[in-house]
Parts: sequence; structure tokens; C-alpha cells
Amino acid sequence: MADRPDELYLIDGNSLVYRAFFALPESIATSTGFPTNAIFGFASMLVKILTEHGTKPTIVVWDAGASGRKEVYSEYKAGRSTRPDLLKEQWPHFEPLVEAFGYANTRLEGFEADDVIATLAERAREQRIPVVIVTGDRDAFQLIDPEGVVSVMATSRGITDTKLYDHAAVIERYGIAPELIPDFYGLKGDTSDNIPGVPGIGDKTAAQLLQRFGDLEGVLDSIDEVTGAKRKENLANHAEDARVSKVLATMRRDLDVDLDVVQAASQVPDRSRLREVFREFELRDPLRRLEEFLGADEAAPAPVASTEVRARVRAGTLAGVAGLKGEELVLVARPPEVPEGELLAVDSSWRFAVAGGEEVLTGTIDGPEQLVAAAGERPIVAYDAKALGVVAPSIAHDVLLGAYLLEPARRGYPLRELLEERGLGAPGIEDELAAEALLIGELAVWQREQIVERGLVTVMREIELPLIAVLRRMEFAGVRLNVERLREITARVREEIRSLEQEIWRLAETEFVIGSPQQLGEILFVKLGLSRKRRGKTGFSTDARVLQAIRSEHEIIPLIERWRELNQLDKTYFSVLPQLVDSESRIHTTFLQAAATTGRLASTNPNMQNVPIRTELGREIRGCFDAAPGNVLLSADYEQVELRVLAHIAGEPVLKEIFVRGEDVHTATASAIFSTPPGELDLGQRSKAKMVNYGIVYGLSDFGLADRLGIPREEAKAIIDTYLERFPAVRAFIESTISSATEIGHVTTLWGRRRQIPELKARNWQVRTLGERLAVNTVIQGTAADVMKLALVRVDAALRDSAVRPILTVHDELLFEGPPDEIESVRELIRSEMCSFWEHDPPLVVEIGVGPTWMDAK
DNA sequence: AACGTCACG
DNA sequence: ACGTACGTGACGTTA
Repeated sequence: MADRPDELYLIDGNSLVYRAFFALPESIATSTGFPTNAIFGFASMLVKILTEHGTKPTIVVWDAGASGRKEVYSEYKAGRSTRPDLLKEQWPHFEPLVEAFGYANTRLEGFEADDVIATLAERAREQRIPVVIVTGDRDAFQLIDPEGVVSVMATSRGITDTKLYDHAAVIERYGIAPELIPDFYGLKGDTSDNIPGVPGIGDKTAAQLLQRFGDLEGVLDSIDEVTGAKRKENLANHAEDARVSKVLATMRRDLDVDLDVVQAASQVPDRSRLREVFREFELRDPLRRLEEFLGADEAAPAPVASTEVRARVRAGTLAGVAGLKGEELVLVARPPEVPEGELLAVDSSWRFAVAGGEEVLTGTIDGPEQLVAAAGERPIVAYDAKALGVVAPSIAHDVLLGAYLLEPARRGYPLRELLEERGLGAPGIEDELAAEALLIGELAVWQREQIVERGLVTVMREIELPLIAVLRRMEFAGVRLNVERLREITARVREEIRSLEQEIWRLAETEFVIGSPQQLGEILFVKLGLSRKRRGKTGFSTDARVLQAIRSEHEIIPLIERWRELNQLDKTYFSVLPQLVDSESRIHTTFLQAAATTGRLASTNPNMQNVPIRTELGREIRGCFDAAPGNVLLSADYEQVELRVLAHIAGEPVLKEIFVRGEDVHTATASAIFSTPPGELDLGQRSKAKMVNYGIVYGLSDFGLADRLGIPREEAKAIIDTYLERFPAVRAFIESTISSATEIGHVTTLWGRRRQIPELKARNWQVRTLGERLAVNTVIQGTAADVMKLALVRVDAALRDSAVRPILTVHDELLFEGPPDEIESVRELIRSEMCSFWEHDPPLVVEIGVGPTWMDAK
């Protein structure tokens, strides 16, 4: 924090404001409805810089023209939509905000902020004053110098996500030095500024060409040596475009800016004005962080909570709402079926609406704690209650989950869409949130009827609703990542990637982009003439199966396979996970409860459900997820849930028997279908049987099985026929599932979760057979999902008084963390909670492992 | 935005 | 006559 005191911050105002505006939902607004998304994002950014780097001399630069670029290229920034109205309204408020921070605003008529910043940075650099440029525009990287005087803080995904780039970081990210950034954009273009570049050249190719030929002119001079006929042609035809693009992307450092960088920048924040502005725009979270930073030495600020409602009909208070004063109530028509006092809606900026009696109270609060206090014991009806970030005491209904249970095959469930479909429009209330609350209420009423009608009450009440809080706690707990260990592996792997890359290029006799399936296909199947297998829409397939098939034809293949494996791990884990850890080195995924059509959960940002395990290196990555000091991990896996579910639902005696006896199911299946005693089977037969077992679950066909096993279709058909003969109840199950689904249009799981299967009605054979597979698979996979979700709810409840907590679920596995002795003492409790609700034949079996890391626990 | 590829269950 | 195993999410390339 207290690094170099005299670091100068140069902020590209336009860039950050635009980013904030487009990155944040338009629904962010004050309680009077004034849009504040850009203000919120911009302020958050400034607060972040302030709290993380301290009070620094800062200049915010604004656009005041196009720096003559339009004359160079008339289409410059064409196609960029004019400033939206919602942003226009916010525009007058940025500069006063900057002033309140004590920062200087500046602009130069006729020029873009970019060039002013470049000029100021250049001046500072000459005086060897360290500069940090804050912007969302990547072309600013060209200003970074090798001496480490000028660096760039770039916003990434969101708005407060930033990364600091120095000379080395740019090379690492782009493969070229900062000085070459204009050349780089000259080649690849920049869609956001409508800079054309050369068609067909993206990041990778541009970097590679520059590495090879030095700079843009070098590339254009050596077009003959460039690989690929099309690329050659494009370069030749668009050489002039590239030159113009480079000029457009080059920042001017020689403007006549009348400003003393040191003097202008050094001001003190005006605390009371800051508070005033933040309060005016109801920027609660940023204000809280700001207050923390400014310190408690000053007089305690007034509470932020406030309520304001336009359509005031009568005044009153709502008992039990803590921390709120001076509310005004709106009288509205409440849907009579919504029980009194249910809290109806909260949005992401902590505005809320409560239906109480015949009133709806709207207002704003500070955050989660206050919401829980305000809700008290009253049940909540919300849209995506988990996303509120609070573990609410009682959730009566969630319209997101309701929509999901009613139509699990949909892609998404945006609230607007759900309301629109029900014909729920504006109810004539001015306050938007109050209106939304009522609409959600009405939607909830309708959904509840439908849920009853379709037999979904159990799934909703016993599974999905109780699960919300459990998932929220797991997300909140997170999983610890041993960053040190991960870094060691990273270094090793990147080294290997580099040498593989060299070797691959050497064998190919050209430096191509290995990660481009198109270029790789060209090399393998045209240049090297290896056997072509499948084709995709755009060219030859080069996927793992194809490579496997032609592995012996050329020594380059194994290298490519290895490169793919390593490169994927590098990009997906090594370069991402360290960015995601919190201050305690923990990673927090988000579980998606309304995503998978079968009823399974999904996980995102990061996806913790596809962390590698099957390869050696994959296991090493799992080994990086460990328990906090003084704790261990416990992993509890259901053994063969899906096949057990199949055995139960189909009522298949032979399959049940296998499980009851505790035999290896694949070996036993092999013995049955090959009519061979288990002891005389070879490994190939077991793995064939395994394929068949999975195939059954997925809705197999002879064609698919033959393809996977690499055997003739007749043989595959024979295997399947024998299987279905030996397990006749499975055949009956498949047939009856399909015929009933065709008749009634849907299938259900053991707990009543339901999926509509319109595919079965399709005229197209391909779609119809897909429907048949979906029908069978959904019953099995969906029931297994029910099992896991129920287990989670039960185990979580059983562990309420324990120091052991669930932290992850991966379809048939649960991961827990806790002190070793406690872990031992709850081990059997976990097992029994996971199995005892399933009083069926065959029983469920759980395998438990304990260890310091996720890998050891498996 | 579409496609290809690949990680998991 | 058709030419596929089910369910996810993340990443890179290319258009």
C-alpha cells in the first residue's frame, strides 16, 4: 500500500465510464429511478484505487474530439453507437465526483483522452516520475516503457477487476513488446474503434508475425515468406489498411497540454463532499468501503439506509423492519393468495420491497445483515434468492427455481421474460421495485398452482428450496487453493509447453498457431499428408480421437497431444485460479441451481466440477486444493449411483443382485454378456461391459457403441442384444419409458422432477431418436441428481453443530472440510445421512476418503 | 457469435 | 433411410 509515494495516476475517464456503463445492468438506479450504473462503476473504481493504493496524485483525462483520426480514416469509431440516453443523464456528474476525490480533471480541445495521457505520461517519464495509467483500452499498453516507469492498470472482465501491466506482463500476455502494440493493432485491427486491420489475422497470428519479422513494415516486406495462401493474399491486399490502422492505433505524445503534472495532481480529498455525492447517488457499498478507508477518526456518518417512495398513499410503519426509519408506504392491490408479510423482492443494489397487509414498503438498506434483520422470520419470495448473498431464514418461493422446475429445458430465465410470458406488465405503480415486487408475487402465485398441478411440490419444497441456503454457504465457504504449489507446477509446465512448441514448429517446418484447429489441420493433412479422418463444418477434425488414430503416422502427433493437454491446463487453471483466490487463499465458485435440464447442479467461475483428475498432471492440480491449516478434507462418493438408480427403477433382479452382493458391476456385466465366469474375463471385456453400462444410461445405440469400441456395428448390436436379454427388466424400462414419454410428452424422476420432451414428437428421425435417449437418460441422471441434492440438504442439517462443513459437490461426490478429530467423528454420520433416505433395493453405497488435499481424499 | 476442443460426472 | 451415445462450463481462434 505504501509503495512509491509520488506515483502519478492518469485515468482515462471516458474509457472507464463507458466500461462501467456497459458492464453494469441498467437497473442500477437510485430509489427515485435516476440511473446510476456508470456512476456506480466509475466511483467503485476510484474507491478501489484509493483504498488499495492510497492517496496518490491523480489526473482524470476526458475526450474532447477525435485527435484528427477521422481525417486519417473516415470510418474511425464509426458504428460506435451514440451515447445512450441513460448514460447522457449521468454524464454531468463524473467531473464533480472526480473533484470530490481531490483529483484534477483535464481535457484538450480536439483530442482524445488517450493522446493527452500519452503526452502527460511521456513528460512524467522524462522526469522519471512513476506513472500508472488506468484505462480499459488495450492500446495504452504502447506507453509502457522497459525501465518500469510507466505501467498500465487495465480493467478486465468487470469494472473493479484490474490487472497491472508492466513491460514483462505485456510480453507474457501478447507475446510482443509494448512498443509494438500499434503494429499489432495495425495487423489485427480493433473492432471497438472500427480500425480495420487485416482480415483473418487475430491476436495470435499478429503476435507471431511480429515476433518473426520485427515490426509491421518487416511483415509487409516479407509477405512471400508468410505461410498460408489466404493469409498471404490478405496481407498483400490490405497492406495499406494495416498501415493506416497502425497510425490510428498510435498515440500522440507531443500535444500542447498546458498542465504541470505534479502540481495539478496533488490535491486532498474533500471528505464531506465525497460523502454527499455518494449519498446523493445512493452508492452504499462504495461509500462503506470509502468510510473504512477514511477511518473512524471522523464523526460517524449518518446511517445510509433510507426509503423513498413516490406514490405515497398513507403513512405508517411496518412492524419488524429493523434499521429503517421514516418509511412511507404505498397502498397497492396485493394478490390475495400471497400470504401476508412475505418479503417479495430485493435487487442487487439492496433495494427491497415488502408486502405487508395491504401495503408494499420499498426502500434501501445497507446489505445482507440488514435484510435478514428486516425479514425477521417472515418467509421470503424472491427471484434467485441465492444471489442475494444472504442466507435468508425462510424462503417460501423462488420464481427462478419455479420457472426452472416448470421448464427445465430452457436456456435461461430472465425475470423480464418470465413476467412478459405471463402477461404481467406495469401494475400502475410508479415505484419500479414495488411494482416488480407485486409482479413477482403474481408470478409466484401462478407458479405455485402449476407446481401443485404437475406434482412438483416435493421437489420444490423438500429439495430445491432447502438447497438454496446450503449452496449459498458452500459458495461462501469456498475451497482453499495452495497457490505456492500451483505456481511450482505452472513453472514446470510452461517450460515444457515452450519446448514442445519449438519442437512442433521444427517438425512442421513452419511457425503456425498450434491452438488453431484450422491451421493445425492444414499442417497435418495437407502439408504432412497424414490420413484424414472426420470433417467438421469448417474443415478437418483434429480432435483427440483423430490424433490418437494417426499417432503412429508422424512423430509430431504425440507432441501435439501433449501440447494440447498442457496448454489447456495452463489457460484454464494456472493462469486463472491464482486470480480468483480471496485473502484466505480460498476459491469461491457459484453453483447454478437452474441450469442443467436433468436437475443436476452446474458450477461456474470457476467451474469446480471439471477440475482434472484422470491424468497425472490433472491429479497434481487436484492436489493444490487443500484444507485450511489444522483441517483435513473428507470426500464422500456415491458408488455407481446411476446404475443403482437404474436397477431400482427398472426393478432389474440380476442387476440388483450384483449390487447387493457387492460385486464389481462392470465385471459382473461382462460375465453376463460374454457368458464367461468372472475369473476368465480379460480386461477388454470388462471395459466393453463398462461402455455398455454407460451406454444404457445415456440411451445407447449399436452405432454409437460400435464407434466407441472400434468394433463392427453388427458386433455392437450383438452385445447390446445379449445385454438386454440378460437384463430383461432394463429393456422393459427403456421401452416403457419411451412409450409413456411419447404418449404424455414428459418423463419424471423418482421424486417427481419433470422434463418435457417435445423431441419425441418430431418428424425428423434424428431428433426423435434423440428424444428417446433424452427420455431414458433424464429419468436416471435426474433421479441421481435428486439423490445428491437431498443428501446435501440432510448432511448439512446433520452437521449444523459440527465444525465440519460441506464445501463442494460434484454430481456424485461431496467434499467436506474440518478438524481431523471432528472429521473422524462425523464420518459415519455423513455416510448414514447420504444413504438412509433411500430405502430401496439395491442400497446406496458411499465411499469415504480423508486427506490433506482433494487428491488425497479421493 | 459460432465453432472446435476438452475437462468433469 | 437415417449416421448419434447424456449432462455441463471454459477457453482459444476466427469471422
